[in-house]
Amino acid sequence: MDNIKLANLLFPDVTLTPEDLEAKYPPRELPEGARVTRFAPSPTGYLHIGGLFGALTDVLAAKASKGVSYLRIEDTDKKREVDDGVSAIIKGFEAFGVEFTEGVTGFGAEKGAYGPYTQSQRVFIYHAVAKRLVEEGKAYPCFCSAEELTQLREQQEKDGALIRGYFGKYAKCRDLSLEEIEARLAAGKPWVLRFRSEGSEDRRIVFEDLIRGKIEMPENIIDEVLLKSDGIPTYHFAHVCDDHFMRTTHVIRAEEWLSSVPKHIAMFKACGYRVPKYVHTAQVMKLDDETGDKRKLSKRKDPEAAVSYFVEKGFPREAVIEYLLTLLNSNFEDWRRANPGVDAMDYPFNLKKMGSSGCLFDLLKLTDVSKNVISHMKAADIYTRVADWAKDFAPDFYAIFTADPAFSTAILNIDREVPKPRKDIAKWDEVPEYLSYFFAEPEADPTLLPERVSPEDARAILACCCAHYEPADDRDAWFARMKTWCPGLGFCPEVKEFKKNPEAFKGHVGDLSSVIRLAVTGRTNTPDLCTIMQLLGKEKVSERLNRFAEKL
RNA sequence: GGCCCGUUGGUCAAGUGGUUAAGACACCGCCCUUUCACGGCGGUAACAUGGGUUCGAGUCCCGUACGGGUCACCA
Repeated sequence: MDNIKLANLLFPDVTLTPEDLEAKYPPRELPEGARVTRFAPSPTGYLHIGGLFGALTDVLAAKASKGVSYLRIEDTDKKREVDDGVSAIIKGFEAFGVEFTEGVTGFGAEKGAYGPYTQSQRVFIYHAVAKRLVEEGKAYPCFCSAEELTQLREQQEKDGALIRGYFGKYAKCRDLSLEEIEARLAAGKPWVLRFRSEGSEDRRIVFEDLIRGKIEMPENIIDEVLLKSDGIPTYHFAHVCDDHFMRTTHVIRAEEWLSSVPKHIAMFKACGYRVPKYVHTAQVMKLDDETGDKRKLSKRKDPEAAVSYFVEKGFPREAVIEYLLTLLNSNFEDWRRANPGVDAMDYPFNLKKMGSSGCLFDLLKLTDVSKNVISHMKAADIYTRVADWAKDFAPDFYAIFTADPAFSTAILNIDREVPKPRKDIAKWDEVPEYLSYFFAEPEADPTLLPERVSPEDARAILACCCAHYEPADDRDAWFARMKTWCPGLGFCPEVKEFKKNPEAFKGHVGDLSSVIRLAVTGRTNTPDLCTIMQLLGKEKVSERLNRFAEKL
C-alpha cells in the first residue's frame, strides 16, 4: 500500500506539515514548573456550575504556578451547538470574575499566540496532522455507513464480545486496498478517518493521574474515528492536536474522561507528541429530591446547575467562588481565616489536594459563606450590587431603592461596618423583603405584641413615645429616655431588676422597644431600632405609632 | 455485561501503620443580649462490609456491597 499516495488522495489540498505547525506554535517560554491549563467547553447551552468548578480549577492551577490558562471552544459537534452558546459561556465567566490568560474572549474575539482558540477554525491543523498519520500508515479511511456500524454493534452483542467497537475482524475497512479506496472515493462515498490502533487486548497501560495516582487499564484496541465525514475532528483527535500545539502541560477535565485516556495516550504517541499530565476531577453532585440518592447535577432537572441561577438569586460572585474553593481544596477555609480580605484568586491552590470522590453541592453552606462575604462588604458596595441586581430581576424594587441612594445606603449600613457586623443577608433577592418597611408603611399585626403587654398598655407606650421621642438621641440617649418613661407606665427600667421581682411590674423596658418596633417596622425583630427611627424621621415614626395605636 | 473510579458524622472533609479520628456547615443546649442577628462555650454524630498482612490498620492487600463513569461520525 502506497501511504503517500493515499494521503494525497485523501487530502489533495493539504500542503501544511506538522513541522510547519511546530514552528508556528513553538514551546512556550515559561518558568520552570509553570502549568499550562485549559478549559474547553462545548457551546451547547448555558454555563453549568460544574463548568465553573472546572474552569476555576484550571485558572487557579495555572495561576498558582505562574503559568497560563486559556479558554478553548470545542465546537466540533454542530448538531448540539446552540446559537449563543459561546456568549453564554463568556458571560457566565464574566459574571463570576473568572479570567483566563488566553483564548476566546468574546464572540469572534480572542487573545494569545496559540490560536485560533475555536476548534472549528483549526481544521487546517487537524488535517495537516491527519495527513501525516495517513502517510505513516497510522490512519485509514473508513466507508462504513451508520447502518453497518449498528449492525456491527448488534453482531458484537450477539457474539457476547467483551470489547465492542471498530477493531480487529470487525474493522472492515482497515485493510482496504488502494484500488478499493480509490473506487469508493470516485463513487463519492462518504468516509471518516480512523486511527489504526496498534494496541493489544492483553497488554495493559499504566499512567498517572495527578489526583488519583497510578492507574492501570487495558490498552486501547479500537480504531477510533479521528475525522468525521464532514472533515471535522472528534473530541479525541482535537484534544491531541490542540493540547500539543497549544502546549498544554496539564489536561484537567472531569472524571468522565478517565476511561478514554488509553485512547488519547495511543494517539499522542502515534503523532510523536509528548503526553500531557492528566488530572481527572470528581464531579459535582446533588441529592436527588425523589430518590434521596447522590447523583450528578443535571442541566435538565436542577435549576441550580446553571450559573445563571446564582446570578438571578443575587449571590455575590465572590461568595460562589469562595464556596467552590471550599470544595476544590478543603484547606481553603483555613487559608481564608489566616488571610481575610485577600483575593480568592490568590489562593495557593494545590491540585493534588483535590478530592477524588464526587461532592454534593450544598446550598446551605453556600448561604453561610455568602452571609459572611456580604457581612464584610461596605454599605456603598452593597448598594451598587443590589441596584445592579434589582435592575434586571426586581424592577419595581429598583425604582424605589434607587430613588434616594443616600437613604438606601444608610439603611444598609445599620449594624454594618462594625467589628461584629450582622450576617442576615445571604443573597440580593432577600433585600426587598428585608428592607420593605423602610419604603412602605408596614401592616403591624396586633397579635404580635409581647404577651404581657395589654393593648391599653401598648397604646400608652405608643402615646408616650409619640410625645417624647427625640430623633437627635443617639443609641445610649434613646435607651436612657425610654427608661424615664417606664415608671409612669408601670414598667421596670432595668431588665435584671424585673427578673428578680416580676410581680411588681407590668413588664420591662425591653417591652417598650418591642411595642415601638412592631409599630414602626411591623416586625418583632430588626436591626437597631434607634437608627431605623432616625432614618425614617420623626414624622413617619409618629404616623406609624399613631396608626398602630388606632388598631389596638 | 466488560473496563475504570470512588466509599471517614446529615453535608464538605483532615488524615499517607501507633491520633482521645481535626476543622467547617447544619442541628441541639447554655452564656451574652432592650428584639433579631453577631459573638462565646458546650453537645449529638463517622472510618460501607468480610477476610487477610502486621505487635498494631481509617491508612497496605484480596473479596463483597453500594454509588459514579465509560463503552457514538457527543463532548
